[in-house]
Amino acid sequence: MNRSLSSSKQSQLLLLRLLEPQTSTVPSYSLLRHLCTEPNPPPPPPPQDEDSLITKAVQLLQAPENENSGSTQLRQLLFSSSSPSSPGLFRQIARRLNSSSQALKFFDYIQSNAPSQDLHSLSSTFQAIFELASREPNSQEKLLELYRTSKERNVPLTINGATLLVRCLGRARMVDEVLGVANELDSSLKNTHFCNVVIDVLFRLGYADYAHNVVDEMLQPNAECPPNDITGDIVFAALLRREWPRRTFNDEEIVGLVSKFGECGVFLDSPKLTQLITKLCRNRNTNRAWDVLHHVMKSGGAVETASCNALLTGLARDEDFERMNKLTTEMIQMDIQPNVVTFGILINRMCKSRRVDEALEFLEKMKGGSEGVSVEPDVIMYNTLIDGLCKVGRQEEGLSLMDQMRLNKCVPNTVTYNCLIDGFCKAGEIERAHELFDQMNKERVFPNSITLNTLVDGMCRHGRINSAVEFFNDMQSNGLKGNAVTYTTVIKAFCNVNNIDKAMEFFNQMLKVGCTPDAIVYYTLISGLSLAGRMDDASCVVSKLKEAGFCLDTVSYNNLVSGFCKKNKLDRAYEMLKEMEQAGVKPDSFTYNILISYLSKTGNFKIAHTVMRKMVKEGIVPTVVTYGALIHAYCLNNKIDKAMKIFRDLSSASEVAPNTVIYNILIDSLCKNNDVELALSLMHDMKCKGVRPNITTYNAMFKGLRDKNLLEKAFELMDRMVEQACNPDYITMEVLTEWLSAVGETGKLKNFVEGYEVSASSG
DNA sequence: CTAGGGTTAG
Repeated sequence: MNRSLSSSKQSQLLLLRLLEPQTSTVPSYSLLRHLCTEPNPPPPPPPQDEDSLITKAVQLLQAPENENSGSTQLRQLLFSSSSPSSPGLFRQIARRLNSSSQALKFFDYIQSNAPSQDLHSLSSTFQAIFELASREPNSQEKLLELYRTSKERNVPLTINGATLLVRCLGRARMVDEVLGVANELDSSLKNTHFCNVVIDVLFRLGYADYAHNVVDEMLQPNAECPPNDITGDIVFAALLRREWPRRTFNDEEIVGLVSKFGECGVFLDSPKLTQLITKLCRNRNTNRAWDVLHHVMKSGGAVETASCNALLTGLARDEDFERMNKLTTEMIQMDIQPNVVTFGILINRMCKSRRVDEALEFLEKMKGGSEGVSVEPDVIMYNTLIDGLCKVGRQEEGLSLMDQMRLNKCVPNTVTYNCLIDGFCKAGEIERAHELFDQMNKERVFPNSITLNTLVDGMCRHGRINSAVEFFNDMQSNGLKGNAVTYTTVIKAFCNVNNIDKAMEFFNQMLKVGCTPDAIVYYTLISGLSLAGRMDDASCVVSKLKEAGFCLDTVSYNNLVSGFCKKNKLDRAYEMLKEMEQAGVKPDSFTYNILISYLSKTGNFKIAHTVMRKMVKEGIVPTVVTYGALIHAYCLNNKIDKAMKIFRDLSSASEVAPNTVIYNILIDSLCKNNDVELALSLMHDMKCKGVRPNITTYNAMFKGLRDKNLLEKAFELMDRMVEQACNPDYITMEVLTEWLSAVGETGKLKNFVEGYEVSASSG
């Protein structure tokens, strides 16, 4: 008997512990574990004689027919003056009852029978009812119902009851009720734990503003519920979440909160600090990131390497070498060990700034431990350096570095090969690139789409479109699929050689194999088709682009406007302009220059000038290209005086300086109109103004001089060409060969050509 | 750490 009693008592105690609301974990609220670290204080254990009273009362209440025989006993037990009474007595009885409904009956019994209506006692009894209900099936509905009941009966909530309700209401997504509980709860009862739960629930429901209000209150000086570490955890975890359904927090708000929390002695933990710095740097707020990190450093918060690395990444992107150095020095001073990532960031920055030799030196120092810490370079670091070497045309050294990395037990991976393949492709050494490709396959380092695109692009850029296509097909049958970039590269290459049919064929192929085109694929085709004058096809692609849900951008509209102009379809061009306006795509200087060029070339100088005024009104300043278009058009329309007037006006005004193209237009035009003298004076003008002639300038001059047979002047220019290392093209050679042979000056021609051979071998 | 693609005008 004794034994069974004590064992039942043990199990009761165990049960009671399990039933404590703070220890019941709810799986959907992972933070609860955190929240439980500071629960509301548990009630003190009841005195021994009270315990038996509670047991007795529970027995009476649970007896099946207690109504008549038990009620007298019960009344005596609970309300006689000889009974011990403690404020938690009724709650403890209620807690041990079988169900919330039974407990509610008990509550009613007390409310109608107790001689004195002690509100606090009633509240705490109702808390027990909430606790029971929270562990029963359909707890949400029951709790909501009980909450309403408590309001009807004017029973104030206890702090634990309110906490329980807020969680439950949160799970039921009932924001108004959550706020109701928070407002209703007596403010003297509120504590930090309760506020944390409210904030957590509000954030989870997406009501960041409401949560923010609660946080603000907590951050007031002398607040009743000052924030603790858990508050910080909840708030910053929520603020740093990637996307917000209702609103996003801007960096300033977050940084403001960080410093306010800091004043209360609450700091972000290390991962969150790193996350915040990364976010700030990504938003180009490196200054603020710098301040945040240094603020934490100064206030004695913990700063780990990862946070410094995050800031270094931002500084590296800004090319802020000064602060990069400062930060690394600080790290060493503060005993924050740089790691392989830290050095990787530094080396990457040096390589990107084409300071590869410094980066290589740094690698050696790093290995030797003279940078404060000895760190073994990893594959990423070697790849960074190999890429750096390749990007400055030192791919052979990149290759040697790959050998060296092998010696250091670092295995090259796909990225290593991709960097080298790109290096050799850019250098035009396509064969070597292919060899590397074969080598990687042999080593079972598998190529990826970057490898494919690099090689395809390399071949296309070096005029080997057919090989590129063949390679692409081979890869596809080997299971390496092309992506939108691969197709863009090939389509572009075919457009460049004016093979529009092939370009379209690849576009159709990509649709067929299920590779979804992105906007750039469409833009590429529109550009290619417009340039080729295939405006019907271009319009067809535009429709497809729109069907796919993309929009045209300014560049594409410009291509189309230009295409329609070239086909003399001014109405279609204007249609495009109208569409641009409707779509809110702003015309830029290209748009206006295209129009001005077309209008003036077709003799519509008046309208061209109207467009130019509109351009200025829209805040786009006419450039040298705009004036070039007008000058060109006046020349084409045999109004060289007008063209020369614009040129002189330009020369006297300082904003727009004539460039080589302007001079070329005029020189070409003057030569063709038998005014070689004026053309020559323009050549002289160029020399004075420091505008370099190019092969087009010389070709125009040679033709003009040939027509007037001005040999001496031609020889002068030939010498200047050699001097300036301006290479002749086939036009130059054709004109000079014909002319100089006819006048018996082949020797001069020979010297001219040899001049280049000499300067080529010596340079 | 690697490619990334369409840039239109005289």
